[in-house]
Amino acid sequence: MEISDILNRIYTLPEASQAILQAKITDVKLPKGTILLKANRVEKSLYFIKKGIVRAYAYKNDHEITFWFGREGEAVISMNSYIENKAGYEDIELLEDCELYCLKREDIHKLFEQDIHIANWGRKFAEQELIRTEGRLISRQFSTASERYQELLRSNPDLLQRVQLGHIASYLGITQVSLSRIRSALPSIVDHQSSR
Amino acid sequence: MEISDILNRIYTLPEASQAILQAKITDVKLPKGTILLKANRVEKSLYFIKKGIVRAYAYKNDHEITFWFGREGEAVISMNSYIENKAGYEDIELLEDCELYCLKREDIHKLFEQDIHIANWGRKFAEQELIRTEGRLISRQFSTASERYQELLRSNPDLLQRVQLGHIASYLGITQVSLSRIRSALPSIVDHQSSR
DNA sequence: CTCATTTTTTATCATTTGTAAAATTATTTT
DNA sequence: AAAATAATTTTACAAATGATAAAAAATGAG
Repeated sequence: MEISDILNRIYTLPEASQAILQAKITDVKLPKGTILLKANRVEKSLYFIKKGIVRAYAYKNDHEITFWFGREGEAVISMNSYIENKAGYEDIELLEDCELYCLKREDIHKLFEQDIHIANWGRKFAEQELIRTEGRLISRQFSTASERYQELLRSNPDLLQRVQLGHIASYLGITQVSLSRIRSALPSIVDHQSSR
Repeated sequence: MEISDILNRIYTLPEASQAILQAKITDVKLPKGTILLKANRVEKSLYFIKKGIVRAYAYKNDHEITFWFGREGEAVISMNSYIENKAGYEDIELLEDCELYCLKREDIHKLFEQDIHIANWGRKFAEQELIRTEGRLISRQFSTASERYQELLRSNPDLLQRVQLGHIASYLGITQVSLSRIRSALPSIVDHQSSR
């Protein structure tokens, strides 16, 4: 997935602004298992995923809880770092070998002050993250774990082939044992028995 | 709470931009019980709360689920309407007689294209809503209902005097019976037995 | 392929949460 | 103040989820 597609999907920039923004972006390849962003650290960069899948997690009494998956086209950021320039609470781990686009927080923030189109790009970027985050919150409040599991499969059919069930269970807010029960109770029409 | 305070708390605007933005804002007083925003409707306006408290809710199998409380200084918006110009899924009800500041979506969006400071104000506005929404999601995933109840009381000590427990239980994602059990299990040091 | 390791499932029991109905308390109306 | 209504708590029972341990299955290294 090309960086121009990722940027323009958020908000279509005039050529000139697009060039200015893209000039600040560099390519990075990193292997599976890398901790891209670390908790309790002010992160200086944000990333967009060209290829690969990642997860954000934090700790609750010694065990990890995954609260976000990011994949091709999505932004990898510590909200606290990006928005408030403060230390974040999450680790972000690459679950596959990844190709990423890197952008420094400082650079993008300077551009926000200089270019109204980029400022509006930044606005739409935050707004879209907001819509998604609210959607996740609502889903969690209105749907059962089983419903959310099915919805997750529907919207990300390849997730099961790419991510361990333990991480998915944690993301859904249940134990792995509980997810296993949910899966066995589901009609086998749902594709969740596939190769793994 | 004055509109200039509310706007500047989000992002400090230069005098000129502030005047342009405030010129688009009108005052509204509406009584308790008013449904300010309605589900399945593209809302044309957003509001800021000068005085009063409101809740957002939607339906799940015939019963209401409250998923947000808004109070003095906060913005009342349908995210779907404001961001995507689409119908929202929530009703927003005034839980007290309210004084509000009203701003038309169309007006603010025109200003986003014309004034870089207002565009950055819009960016910060979305970013702050995003930080808060992510915080609520994380809280829901990492903390028990009891912990979240105590945190809610701590950060909003007057909530119990202003909002019914049934709405709070629904907001916490539990039944009113379950909240009642939580309350009775809590040390009475916590101020939740007060006048009601 | 075989062995070692990791991941997933199954089983059991304890705990929590939900549902429904009744009892209590608070608020509003007359 | 009394009655009516609304809100909250309590109780009893059912259903769902968690914790733990162990078995089964899948994956990866040599």
